[in-house]
Amino acid sequence: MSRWEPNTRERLLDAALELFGERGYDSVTVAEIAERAGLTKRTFFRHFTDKREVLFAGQEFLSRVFADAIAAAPGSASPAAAVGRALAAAAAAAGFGPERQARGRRIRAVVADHPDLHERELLKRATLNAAMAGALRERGVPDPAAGLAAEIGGLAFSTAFRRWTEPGNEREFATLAAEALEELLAATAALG
Amino acid sequence: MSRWEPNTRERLLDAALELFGERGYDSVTVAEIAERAGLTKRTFFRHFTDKREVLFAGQEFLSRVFADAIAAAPGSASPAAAVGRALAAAAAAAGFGPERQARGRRIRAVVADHPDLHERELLKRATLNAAMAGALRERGVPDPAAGLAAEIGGLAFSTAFRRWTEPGNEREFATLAAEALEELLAATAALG
DNA sequence: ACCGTGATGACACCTGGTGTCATCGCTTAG
DNA sequence: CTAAGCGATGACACCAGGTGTCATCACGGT
Repeated sequence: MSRWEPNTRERLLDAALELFGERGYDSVTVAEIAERAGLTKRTFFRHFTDKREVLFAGQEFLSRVFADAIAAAPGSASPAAAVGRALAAAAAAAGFGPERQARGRRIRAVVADHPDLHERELLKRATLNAAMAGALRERGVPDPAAGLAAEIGGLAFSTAFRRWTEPGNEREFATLAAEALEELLAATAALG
Repeated sequence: MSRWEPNTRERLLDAALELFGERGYDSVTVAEIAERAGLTKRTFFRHFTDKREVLFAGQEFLSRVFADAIAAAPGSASPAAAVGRALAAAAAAAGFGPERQARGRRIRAVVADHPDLHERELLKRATLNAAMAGALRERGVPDPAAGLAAEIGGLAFSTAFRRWTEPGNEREFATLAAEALEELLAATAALG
């Protein structure tokens, strides 16, 4: 496949996580990350458009999973049910294994106290929401409801992800996601 | 008050809007913006932490208005009602006059086709949502509901703002905000 | 007339990010 | 077996966003 060391992006991510953990996000230079991965600053930017992006790569994949699952839901399913399907599909598809969990924790720790990264995280969530909303409209859900259902789905996903990466958590991501969605739907009744 | 030309921030914003309109966001240098306002690049960054921030200044004020209005709502008011109060208060306080409307249009036009600015807009909305959610929790709204109500309020606000700045709109912001919130609350019923 | 203060200017500096060309190793055609 | 082609990388120069630091300058108060 390639004559250089394989898994370039992953190596860059690991190098970045190490350095961020040691010295904090903005004390670390892109050149240093690349160097630790045995590469060059220029090459880093060939794989990630941004310094931030190294921590958020692969989210486009999730968007596709969500959208596909919503599109594949039976026509009779309510918006909430379709969103539930999407969450389940995401839990199944995007390997939420233990090693992903460890990485998730480290990423969250870095993102937590850094406004720039928090901002990027919001963008990723918005992208995901937009994908869900689009898929919902595609199946005939009218407009305020489609956006709202997508927003609730995004909220459920990030809540579940937060709980899943919380220290001491033992539960499965799929369970947490279903539970979070359930809670949110129940809360809609208490708004009026 | 000051011995230099007054309204520094506003002058910088106007200069920025002119230049962005002429040549697009990233073809314009901060130094150029400052120069057109009769200032220096260094001074620009004393007033705005960011190049983006010049287009989003004053949002912290809105957050305070929202939070205060929610806190001041009668104890008997439901979360949705409290959010409605906040929207009304915002419409009343943050002068949504015609000149703000013109500026809003120009800002939206620049933000529209710029990912960076869209990202910043998301951060501002998230900040506003967080302020609302905090104020709601303060008055005893439990946690999934507080976040959800805040999210709906934010959605209503941005929807109303979008419609308000749409070309040809004649309606008041307060009306649009109340209407958007109403639509969203009605949509919650159609999710299940 | 003097001094303190706050906003600004001047200037050097770092780093994120990009354009461009050379390099180098593998693959494939001849 | 050799040469051409290609894909990922390195090397290097360059720009612009953003910051630290010190000088300046006008005003208010003493």
